[in-house]
Amino acid sequence: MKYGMKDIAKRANVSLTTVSLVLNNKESRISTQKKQEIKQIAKEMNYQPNSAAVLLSKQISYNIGLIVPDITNPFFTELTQFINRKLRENGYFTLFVDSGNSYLGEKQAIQNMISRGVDGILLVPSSEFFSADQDEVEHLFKSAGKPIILLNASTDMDISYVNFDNVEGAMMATQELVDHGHRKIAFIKGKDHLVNAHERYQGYQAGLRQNHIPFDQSLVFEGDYSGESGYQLAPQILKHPEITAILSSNDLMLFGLIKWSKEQGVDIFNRFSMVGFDNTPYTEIIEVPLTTIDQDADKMSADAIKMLLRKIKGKRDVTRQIVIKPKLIRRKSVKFIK
Amino acid sequence: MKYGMKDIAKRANVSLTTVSLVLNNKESRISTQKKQEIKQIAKEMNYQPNSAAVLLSKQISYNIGLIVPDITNPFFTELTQFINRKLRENGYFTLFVDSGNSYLGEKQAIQNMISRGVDGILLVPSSEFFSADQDEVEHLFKSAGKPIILLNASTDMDISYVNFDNVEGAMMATQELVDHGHRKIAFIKGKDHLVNAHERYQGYQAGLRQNHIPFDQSLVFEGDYSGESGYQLAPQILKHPEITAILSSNDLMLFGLIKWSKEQGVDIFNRFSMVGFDNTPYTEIIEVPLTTIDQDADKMSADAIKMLLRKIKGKRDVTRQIVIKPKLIRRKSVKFIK
DNA sequence: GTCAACTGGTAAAGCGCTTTATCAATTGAC
DNA sequence: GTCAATTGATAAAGCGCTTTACCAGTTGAC
Repeated sequence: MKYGMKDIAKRANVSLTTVSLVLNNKESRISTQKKQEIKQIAKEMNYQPNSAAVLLSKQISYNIGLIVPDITNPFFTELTQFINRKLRENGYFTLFVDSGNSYLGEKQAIQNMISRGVDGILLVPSSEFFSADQDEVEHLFKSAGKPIILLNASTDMDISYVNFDNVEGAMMATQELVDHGHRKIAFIKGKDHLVNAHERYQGYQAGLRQNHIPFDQSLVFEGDYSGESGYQLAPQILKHPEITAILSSNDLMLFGLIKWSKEQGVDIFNRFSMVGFDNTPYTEIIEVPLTTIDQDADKMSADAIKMLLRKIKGKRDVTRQIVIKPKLIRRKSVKFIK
Repeated sequence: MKYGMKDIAKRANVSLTTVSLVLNNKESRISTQKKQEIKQIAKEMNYQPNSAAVLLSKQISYNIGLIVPDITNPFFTELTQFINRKLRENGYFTLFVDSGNSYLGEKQAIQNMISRGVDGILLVPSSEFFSADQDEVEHLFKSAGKPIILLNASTDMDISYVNFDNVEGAMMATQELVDHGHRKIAFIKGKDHLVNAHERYQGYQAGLRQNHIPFDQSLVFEGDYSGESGYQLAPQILKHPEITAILSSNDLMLFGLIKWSKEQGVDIFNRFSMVGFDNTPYTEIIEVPLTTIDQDADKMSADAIKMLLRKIKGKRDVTRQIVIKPKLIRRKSVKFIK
């Protein structure tokens, strides 16, 4: 049986108001005697407030929405777990949704969440997000009426975000490869409209340029950040005998490539030097541990949460951007060219 | 700006009731003319119903809670993604929470969700769940007032669940190892109160017994299903020269072991035959692809969802249990003993 | 012309809680 | 003894929507 305030009030012989006041620890002149009593009864009856009703009257839910393109990507998994925990520490509850890497999914999630009364939203946008009509997106955000922050992405729109310096990251990765004598460096890119993917691509090109290595279009391959796409790309890449190193826009696509190689019996680690992106946990357990670009997801998340909570608390911050420097994690997958 | 039904009613010069009736496609005698008009206006005003209000009056939320011990475990990640998608296909929205592998987390999540008006809950219990006071658990479930189904777990309590046949799975795994000549088979177990973990342990013992191999307590090591615990256990296991094969209660702990070995430069794949549990995606990309027990998470989830939705729809099903047969996936990590 | 049946629509109560304005009883200052 | 201030508690309105009961006007059968 589910009890409400009314039941408690009846049992304690007081009014509904009194119960509400007491259970919410409101400033009031209820005698401590009654306070004790009411709290006691509430506990006994295992009272749980009906959030819908609370939300309806308070207009505050202590709920935050989190939208992620693909929970299966370990980078997002870690991020999700961290945010969940961090938010709980701050007294918030996380509504999580996997957008299925589609703008439609994101839009529905946002509308759903808003209509469920979240106080704010953390959005890790999919690649589709950036190819959506910009006016529509801005309208969606405005009409939400609650703060929405982009995570792991940048934008020209009037939206707050926290992101990594992807250009820098990709340049570092490229440099590392060049420093080991590689010149024919393949690049596995993500979809171009995903700003992060694009930036990494630019970083790769910049890295080449600063070493006076000519950019070669035939060495770049396009995936969609999924492991599956790396798997699909594998045969094409392997067809190029001149390639000695691979830089991938994320670890996951490299994993796909590795999976294909395992199946085909090709010794990919011997054939290529490789650098990934994201410093995903599994980089450490594969055959030769992967050199990768680390993006401190915890720091990014913490910053974003701080920013969001400030906005929720009504500090009328202007739109803000935070950009975090990535780190190169050297492991064993980059070798000097033979 | 956020508009409500009242605004629409005003604009359309009709009553609130009419708007509600129309927008919910209720059987009513509103002229098609007005229907059109109202829908049109609603669209223009970008109307989104306030779920809290709807929930409050309808008492149905089309929300399902999903609680998982550790989203970082790829087995749960896949499960979560699948459930999210499947539920959305059925018109439901998923409230997801990572319980942090603790009973407290689960309890809070359940209460939170109930108070948020979910229509039902899917719970993948942590190991702590089973060491909690049984009366309290039953009380928690009863007082929720909504159906809760256990996923990936069994119990004697009067609670519905869908689970795998863990004994069977562990027996198959053990048999596979024995068939390759192994007799000194280490077992990495999970916490005993986690029923699944216990069952796998029993399966291991049964597998040994049916091959007349004496059970040796010194060959069993206890972790907690996390990668980290496998990592911790590694040095102890490596100290046993007689061990030729390892059966782990899940893939993740094996990954931890592998990580440690990589760091220490020991060639673990050469030293041991290994079998995991869960058929996690990363089993395919590690140095030597892992033989493992596959548990069809999609099937389990689909069954659980079907069961839950039936209960929600008010079919007064009795408590039901579903047990799914696991499969052995042969890859390369089991070799004949030298 | 009358009355029943239908048509198109609305008023009002209720969902469970918060919050403000108000009330009755007591206290204390003079 | 009077009046203002204080104390302890409550009534009632409101949050945005659903739903039931009801109403006024029109038709049509006889």
